[in-house]
Amino acid sequence: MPEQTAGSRPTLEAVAARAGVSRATASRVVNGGEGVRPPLVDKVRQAVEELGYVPNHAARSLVTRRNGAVAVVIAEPEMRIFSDPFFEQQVRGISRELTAHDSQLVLLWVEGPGDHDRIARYLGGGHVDGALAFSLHNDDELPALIGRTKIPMVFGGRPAAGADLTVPYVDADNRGGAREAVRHLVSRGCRNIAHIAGPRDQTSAQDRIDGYHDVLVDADPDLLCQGDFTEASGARAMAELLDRRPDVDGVFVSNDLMASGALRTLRERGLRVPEDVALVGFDDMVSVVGTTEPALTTVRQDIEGMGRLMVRLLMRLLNESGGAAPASVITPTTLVRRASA
Amino acid sequence: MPEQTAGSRPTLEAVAARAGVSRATASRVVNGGEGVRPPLVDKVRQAVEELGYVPNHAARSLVTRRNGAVAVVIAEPEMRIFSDPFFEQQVRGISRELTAHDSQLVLLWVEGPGDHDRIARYLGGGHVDGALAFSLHNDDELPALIGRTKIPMVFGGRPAAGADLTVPYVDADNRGGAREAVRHLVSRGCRNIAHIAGPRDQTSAQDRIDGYHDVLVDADPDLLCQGDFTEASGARAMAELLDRRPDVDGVFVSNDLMASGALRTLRERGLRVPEDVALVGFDDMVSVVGTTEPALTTVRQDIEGMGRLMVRLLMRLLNESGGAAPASVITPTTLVRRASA
DNA sequence: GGGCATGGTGGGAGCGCTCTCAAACCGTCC
DNA sequence: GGACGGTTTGAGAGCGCTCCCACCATGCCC
Repeated sequence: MPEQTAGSRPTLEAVAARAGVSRATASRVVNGGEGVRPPLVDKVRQAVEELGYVPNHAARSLVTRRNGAVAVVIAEPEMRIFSDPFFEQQVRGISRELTAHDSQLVLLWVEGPGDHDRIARYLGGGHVDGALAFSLHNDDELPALIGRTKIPMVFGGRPAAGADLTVPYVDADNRGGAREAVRHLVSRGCRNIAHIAGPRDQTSAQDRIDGYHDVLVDADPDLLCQGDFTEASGARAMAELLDRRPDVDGVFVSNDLMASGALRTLRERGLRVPEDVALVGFDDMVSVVGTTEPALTTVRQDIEGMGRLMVRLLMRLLNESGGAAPASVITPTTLVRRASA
Repeated sequence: MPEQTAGSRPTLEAVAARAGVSRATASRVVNGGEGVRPPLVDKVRQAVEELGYVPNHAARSLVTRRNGAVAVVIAEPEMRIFSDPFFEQQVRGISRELTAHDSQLVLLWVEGPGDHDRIARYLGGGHVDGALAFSLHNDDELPALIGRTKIPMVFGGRPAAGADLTVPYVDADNRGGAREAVRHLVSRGCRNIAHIAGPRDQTSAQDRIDGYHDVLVDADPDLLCQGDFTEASGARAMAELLDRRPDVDGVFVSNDLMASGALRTLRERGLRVPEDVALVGFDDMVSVVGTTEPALTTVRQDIEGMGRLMVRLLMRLLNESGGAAPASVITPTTLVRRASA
């Protein structure tokens, strides 16, 4: 463990002395200045300025019993997901909102089941005020693990059934977005609308499938094709689909990456988009959406906003510690119409 | 800012009472047990166990003046680099080593120049013991910014000339690795060896160019082609190269991603690798190297190890606060021979 | 057998801050 | 003019921990 970081920094005591007030008053000013008369506020502020005073975090934590830090728990297998712009955006939102709340982001990297003990100890050890985690796979033990530490937490993404339901989460309206996408294809006049789905062990993918079925109750099972959210799987799925049902004229694809793969297959097969086959994606990921030809119609979700929301929910959880757990939030999605459908 | 994280946790006082010793002795045991007789050590350990005691970090920080946290500063434009497996691996290494040192990773996300103030204040505010930053572009102001805060820090990657030279860094032996790659092409009998370079404002790319020139002192300038580390730029550069000098028979590419692009172009032009053109990449990135056809010969650098090294260097810096700054470390690279050269 | 190192232990101060509580102050009203 | 209510202010008590230092057993030597 490291050592002292700098020469002795000025204490509140010093500020108070310089401003000619008591430590208590100085403290009040530093923490907002409520109930202190303006002239004194100014004096203290000036002293702070002159001395370059910065509050000692540890001392403050010690008495307030809060430490102004939130853990973002990332499981090793999901780390690859940093390559996923989705995750990046979410972390960005979290980071921004945390900054706004004067809290810091402590990255907790879970190396695998063998690492669970360490994580639980850390989380339970009162180093952070709360935790943010992502529930990506149904078989993920992480949520349960964190749940056991009894630390306030919020999930990103709806946890699979079976997970602790008292833990609030933030998720996009995957099902509603899917419905809107499919309805859009219907309204365009598409008759045989297929769905290229994401991995079924992810609730988001499953919800999108459900949304598809909400609109197309009796859809031919042949029109449902499985992908794994990668571009290649989208291309493959599209080919499969075309082989099974050459008459498909509309496809709702579970994410943009797969949609771009599907687009590639369609192009290779000489099919026009949207004339022969209309395509709707999901995510509205700039890196994909901006580059496809034709531009991709897709369902947008505010990923960064979801990240921010996770933090807000956690903060609420922390501040109303006694009260009931805040409700989860489902953020709306919007259909962004471009050229592909 | 958040609130108390759990019900009152046991204090050292409680542990001491239960073990029938003084708080001082309990503290000694918790911190290693030096100079405490075995029977007492056992008693205290047992009390810790039974009570589920976890030291209060804030209280400890308050007196030790260390806070067991290290900032990893990531500039917004570089964040995209999380999609770069390079960065991911480096952060992984950092995370692991930090864990080994009982320190936590505080992620500091710099949103742009407007954010510099906040970062400087945070870094200077004694919240973390030190900082780790990446110096990726010559024009990056971040290193200078952190430097001004006088906080102990270590760079990942050699900073551009002009940066604070007293700050130690960890970098791969880019120049040496490049030399080895080019020499390998020479020994294979290649006569016209080209280089597809990375962005010149990155020292790593420049160093690789220099290594190329070390071996091929009088290389035809036409044999040097500029890329930007993306797959597409590699493909484009290879095409350009082929147009300018159809007689190239060997290419050293500044990273694997560009090499895979170059490979694509070569395939499209009907050229055999390595028979017609031999190819050597840089990085040994699994995701690329494993998928190319033929398998890519490349220069490996131990990226995760570099991350760990950054942490070790920082720890040394922190522990020998008085002494001279530790020297920077250049980690060796190794040529991994596969099929492409 | 008393003096003296030696290593083990406990007492207690204090890290820098917040927060309670009582004192001091002000203006107002009877 | 004094009592009273309300607002500011300051004194002081900790928060939980580490670490200095005095203390106390030992064991050893002369």
